[in-house]
Amino acid sequence: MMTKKEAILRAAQEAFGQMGFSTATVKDVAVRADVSFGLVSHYFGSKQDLFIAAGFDMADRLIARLEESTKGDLNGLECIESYMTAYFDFTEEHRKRFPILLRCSPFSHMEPGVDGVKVAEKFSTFIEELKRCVSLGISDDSIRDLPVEETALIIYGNIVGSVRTSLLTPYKSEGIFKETIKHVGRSLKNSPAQVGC
Amino acid sequence: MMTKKEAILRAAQEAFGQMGFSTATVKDVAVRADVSFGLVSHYFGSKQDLFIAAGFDMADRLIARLEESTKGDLNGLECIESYMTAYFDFTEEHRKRFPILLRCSPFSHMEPGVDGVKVAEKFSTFIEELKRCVSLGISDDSIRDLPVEETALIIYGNIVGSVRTSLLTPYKSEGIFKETIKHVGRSLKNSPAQVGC
Amino acid sequence: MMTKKEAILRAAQEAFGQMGFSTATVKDVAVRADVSFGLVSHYFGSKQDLFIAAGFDMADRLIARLEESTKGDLNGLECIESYMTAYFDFTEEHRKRFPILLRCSPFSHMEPGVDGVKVAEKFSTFIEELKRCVSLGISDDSIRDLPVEETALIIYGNIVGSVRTSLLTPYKSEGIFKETIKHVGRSLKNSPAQVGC
Amino acid sequence: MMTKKEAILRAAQEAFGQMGFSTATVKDVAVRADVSFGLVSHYFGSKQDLFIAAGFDMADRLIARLEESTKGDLNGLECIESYMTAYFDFTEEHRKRFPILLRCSPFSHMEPGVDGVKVAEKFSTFIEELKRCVSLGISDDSIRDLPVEETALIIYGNIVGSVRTSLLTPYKSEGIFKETIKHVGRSLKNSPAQVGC
DNA sequence: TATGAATGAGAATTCATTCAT
DNA sequence: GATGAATGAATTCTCATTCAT
Repeated sequence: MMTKKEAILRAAQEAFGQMGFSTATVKDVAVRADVSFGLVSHYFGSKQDLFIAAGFDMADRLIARLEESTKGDLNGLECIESYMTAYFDFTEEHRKRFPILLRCSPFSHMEPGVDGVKVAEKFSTFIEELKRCVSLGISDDSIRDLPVEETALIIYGNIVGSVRTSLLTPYKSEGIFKETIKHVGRSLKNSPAQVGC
Repeated sequence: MMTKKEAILRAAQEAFGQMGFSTATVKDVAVRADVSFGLVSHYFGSKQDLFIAAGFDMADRLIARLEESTKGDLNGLECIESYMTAYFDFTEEHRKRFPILLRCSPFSHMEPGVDGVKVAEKFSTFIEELKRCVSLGISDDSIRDLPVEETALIIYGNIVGSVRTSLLTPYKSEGIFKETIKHVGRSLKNSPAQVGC
Repeated sequence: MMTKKEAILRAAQEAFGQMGFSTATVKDVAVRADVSFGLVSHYFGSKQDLFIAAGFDMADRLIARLEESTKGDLNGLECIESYMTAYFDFTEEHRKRFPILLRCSPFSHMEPGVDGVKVAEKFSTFIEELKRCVSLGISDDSIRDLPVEETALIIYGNIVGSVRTSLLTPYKSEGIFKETIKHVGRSLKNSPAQVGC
Repeated sequence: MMTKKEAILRAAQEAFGQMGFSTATVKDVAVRADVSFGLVSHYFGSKQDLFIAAGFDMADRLIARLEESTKGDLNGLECIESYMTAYFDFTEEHRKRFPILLRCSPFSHMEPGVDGVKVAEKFSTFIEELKRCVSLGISDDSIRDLPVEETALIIYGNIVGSVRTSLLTPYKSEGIFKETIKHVGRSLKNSPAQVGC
């Protein structure tokens, strides 16, 4: 059985994810977790602390998943495809609670009172992992010779852009995840054939 | 000289853009515009109405700019490059007030009480314009044969992803706009040469 | 007619005086003043600011009264008697609201969050005035040769001690004010007669 | 070694003395005593009960000390001097925890929920003892013929006034205790010499 | 004894909105 | 058009108290 502390964390991920930091109330969280609201402060202190705890918990799970996905015997381009696949799978599995990560992210406007520096640090892990893959791909010739930093940021932007489209907009976007992976692949893939032409 | 009404609208774009709908107060807007807070309701009614007015004003300016940028004698791929260039130029020109569009957008979580349907309708213009370019490019062979809907959404996601990276994150991202245009170009560009190989 | 702002100030003096800073609620003040509690913050900001405003208003009135009482053509001892008489009269006239001064005073424990330094500065006026009288009395031989600083503080302590006894305790203390003036007089009075003995 | 119960009592004297009844929390007391907050209620019941216990413990120690100080072979005036000396010595010895007595006293505003009648009864001991000394002094001609009740209350006010000045205010008050004793002595002392004049 | 999880009443504060001037 | 006095709903946070272990 889940402890009440865990229940609060999950409820916070849901509530903040759906309604945002300002709109979701501590009472909302307590009601979802089926505990008294006093218990929320008891365990997590202020609303901001709870928000960070909820966001970082989700980020840590995703980071673990992404690291798992890129550690096999893959070349750089495969690494990136695997990273993207893992990312998209994770969002699908946590549709209800994933949006907390879209909110508690340096790519979103930080809610007032939330420590943006701490969040940016946490998220740099996501970018670093991508940079590693891009560098690897350039070394092993699976990826064109591109600027590593910018490319990693663009790929991350691609991923999050599609996640936003899928989770937040009403636009029909069946298959957007698959197409995004192809889109990135086409853009990065080295074409040694042309040399031979 | 700016009318007070205009001053309020600009102040609202700044305030909502920087602080978000919930956090920015009507008084914040009034102070920035150097008017009494009573005048804000006098002209714009409720806070939600003001938010929509501020967001739509910015959206309309951008739409005009984008339509301008794609109406010359361009092929589909050039159209998209021109669209992206115009989009990025616009964000640079309005760095201070542009973020209202990131907030008042279906790609963001709608703030409570804001009419998401109206916003989604307004923003479909951005996507429709891109779809037009993609279709054109497929017809004129400047763009590969790709699913139009998904591709347009992915490109839009790419654009907004890079704007977010540039405007919101602390990550170093010099030249990300130029790289994003190249990234999209590489991915879309048809390669008839390979046929000839 | 009293303005609502004045009504709030008076209500605050009553409420804080009777119940103390921590115990009196902003709502208590609003109810006594017959205004909405929102108006209290509107005019006075935080509870602490209101407390200081209420205390300083009372202090300023008393200071004016005391300065009035000591400015005639009096010798030092008469000055002190006049000061004490004015002080006691003032407390009698404001029995209901005077206790705010016992609370908002460096001779009391400062309530948390209240700026003790500001309060101590304000109250130094009371002590300075007494020191002036004592010095005068020593010069004009109406008062013994006593240490000025300590004597002034002791007299002030005498005054406030008797006010506390009268306003706060259940002990029967008819005539304590008159006796206190005599008590101080006997202690300070120079006795040149003894020289002649 | 101190028992945990004693530790709680001392911690309560410190915490209530420094922060006041309303501001000090049960948790504050528990932390100072290095026990869990549950143990505080376990031993002392409610917060009010603890406050009274803490105040009365201090009062009882002081009463014992004062009775000790006045029981020798002294005339009335000496009795009072001895009482004052003992009082001041006691406050010096317990600077950290003495302020609880300034708070838990009928000469202060009773905190809400604290039984003012019980406190007034306890404190009447202090006044009764002084009255005894004054009466004695009038009988033995060491003290002028003064109203006993008022004089005792004024002396007590003198004592507490100086303690407040010393413990609470930032005003420089070196030697105020010694001067206070002299001040009271000058005021009370009978001057039979004048008769002879 | 001793702990701390759990509760919920209560307070301060913020702020959109209305409306008289 | 323009101001800001006035209101009160809503939210966060604190904390005494209870109780199971």
